[in-house]
Amino acid sequence: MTLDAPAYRTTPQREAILAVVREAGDHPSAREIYERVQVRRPGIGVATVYRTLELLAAHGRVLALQLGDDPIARYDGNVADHDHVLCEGCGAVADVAVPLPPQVADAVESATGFQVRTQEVQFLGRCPACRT
Amino acid sequence: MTLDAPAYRTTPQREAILAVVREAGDHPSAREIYERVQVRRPGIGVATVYRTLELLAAHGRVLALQLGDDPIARYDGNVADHDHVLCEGCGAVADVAVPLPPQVADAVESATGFQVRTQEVQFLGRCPACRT
DNA sequence: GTCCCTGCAAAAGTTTTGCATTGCG
DNA sequence: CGCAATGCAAAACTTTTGCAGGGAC
Repeated sequence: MTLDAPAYRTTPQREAILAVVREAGDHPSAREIYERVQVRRPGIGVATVYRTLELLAAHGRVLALQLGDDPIARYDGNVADHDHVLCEGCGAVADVAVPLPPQVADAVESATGFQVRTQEVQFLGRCPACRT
Repeated sequence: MTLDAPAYRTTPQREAILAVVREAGDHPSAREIYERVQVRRPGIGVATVYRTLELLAAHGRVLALQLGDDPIARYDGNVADHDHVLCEGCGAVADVAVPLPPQVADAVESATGFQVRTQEVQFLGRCPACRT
């Protein structure tokens, strides 16, 4: 049993969408992904993009994110464990790895009774260009 | 000069909305706040609720939150510095304080060049009732 | 009287859903 | 061939905006 075999049907649309997310340097929204994928496969529908992103996220091929106060979902092709830094000036987003010590999750568990599976940190500040 | 004087006009609608958010034990959405505030002040409009929540959040009277993958904004009357634990089973949310050591922000700054102003941690797991 | 606030309604934007057709496996 | 996936369009929601009326100061 291979670990990386997709448990879903592979189609040209899905491959194109996954490629777009993986090649994106920023953290594109569904609409941005929809627009970019038109270059590869003109005619692809918005619904397909949304359904595929949900599928890929459920299978851990991409990360679905809500960044800051922005209500729009964003997607990240980097599925390694990492966190995000947001610029309050221009909206830029950078990936950053912040390995919290396991004691932090332990403290949360004993304080709340929740069993913690994972965590994500979001930092808010100003990017180099916006520090004036 | 008092520090806690509101820099905006106090109206019955705004007082009612702030009271609803403060008394809420959960983390209600704008629609839920709209529904709950009808009990106090029937006839209040949705737009007023949205505008007031934005105002209160801008003045630090309430916290605006995006929790997990949920695109809907939620509001928290607890404005003390704290984080959140989300139940992946039932959607329950609990407040929890996780004071990260300042070295963490320093590490992010040197890794990304961003100047970090604040941060929020979200933990994902299962609440006591959903641990089966 | 002036200006801000409110409520209503419409608009804007994101995401979901229904359905006939297509095409992967 | 069977059935899941697609594309289109409409629907469902959340949130924002325009505007006339009303109230606070």
